[in-house]
Amino acid sequence: MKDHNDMPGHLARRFQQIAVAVFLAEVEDAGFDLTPVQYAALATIKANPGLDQVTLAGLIAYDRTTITGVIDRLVQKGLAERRPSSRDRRARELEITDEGRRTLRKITPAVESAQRIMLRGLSAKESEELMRLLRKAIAAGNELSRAPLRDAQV
Amino acid sequence: MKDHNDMPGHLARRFQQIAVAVFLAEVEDAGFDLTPVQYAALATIKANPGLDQVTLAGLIAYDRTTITGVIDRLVQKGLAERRPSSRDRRARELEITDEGRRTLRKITPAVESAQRIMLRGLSAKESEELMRLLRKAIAAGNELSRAPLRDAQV
DNA sequence: GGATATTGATCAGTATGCTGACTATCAGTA
DNA sequence: TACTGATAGTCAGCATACTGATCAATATCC
Repeated sequence: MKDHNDMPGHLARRFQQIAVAVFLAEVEDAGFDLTPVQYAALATIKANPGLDQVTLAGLIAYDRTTITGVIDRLVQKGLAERRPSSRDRRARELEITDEGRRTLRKITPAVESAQRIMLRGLSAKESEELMRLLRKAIAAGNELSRAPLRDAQV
Repeated sequence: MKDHNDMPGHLARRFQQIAVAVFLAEVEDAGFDLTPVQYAALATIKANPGLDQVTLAGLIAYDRTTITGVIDRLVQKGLAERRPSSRDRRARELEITDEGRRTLRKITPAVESAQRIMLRGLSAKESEELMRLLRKAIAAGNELSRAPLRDAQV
């Protein structure tokens, strides 16, 4: 391991750093103020209306303690709602608001543009291969983080 | 872009999340308390004795405002020293301590083991390919983050 | 030489992400 | 039913990361 360029951990950090910067820049250019994490949460709430926070966390592999703050900010921005569940008084049901739906719709081009930009050094084939390898490595390491990906239990 | 598994940004976050978790677990198992960022900083200080904080930041692509805290903690743990530069009174020269050198030496197996574990789902060839693609994507996006990688200017 | 611009370091503020602890609630069982 | 264990959510505390600002010192240009 001569230098950090041979270390997958360093490369992971670096790629993520660039991915976040590109995402924020594209989204801001489009006139919005939403972080990658907030975007993923909002999109997942929209796709799974009424889900609780733990389920949301599992679907996008966040730690449950991180989710609290993320949702606080989505609620504060008027993009999502958090209300007590009727079935389980411990849980909160999450819903997207009309404003959240509007934001998601308008922000999508910027998000997709960001995904292209962060791969701009790679050909289409290389991009596919990178994503395939990342998915494979992630699948094998899923249980190694405190916040593994979980299927929605229906 | 059907779901987040098609988004390189999401995969980047996920892979990094696992990489950090694996690193911390391996290092803790070895009896040490050092984060990936602290390790990279310490190794780079050792390889470039007397460098200043901005140069260090450039070599490992950290934001300069992040470096301050990282070094605070390395100094507090007795692994590095920060002293005023004689050539430039704005700058601080960084040195590794004997304790830091000892720690680096003893921690290396855990760090290398972590790099293997985070790639355990991939063959050797796939691992090489993943790193190649990450390096390529990173090189093309280097200037897109606030903390690009910089060569040491000698 | 002196005004100007740049640079090294830090700071306040904000947002992830984690550990570990805690409360309230629920589920299963003796 | 009472006890036990698990679960949903939150909180305090800590460590990255970033934005934007400030201060001191150095470089540059006229």
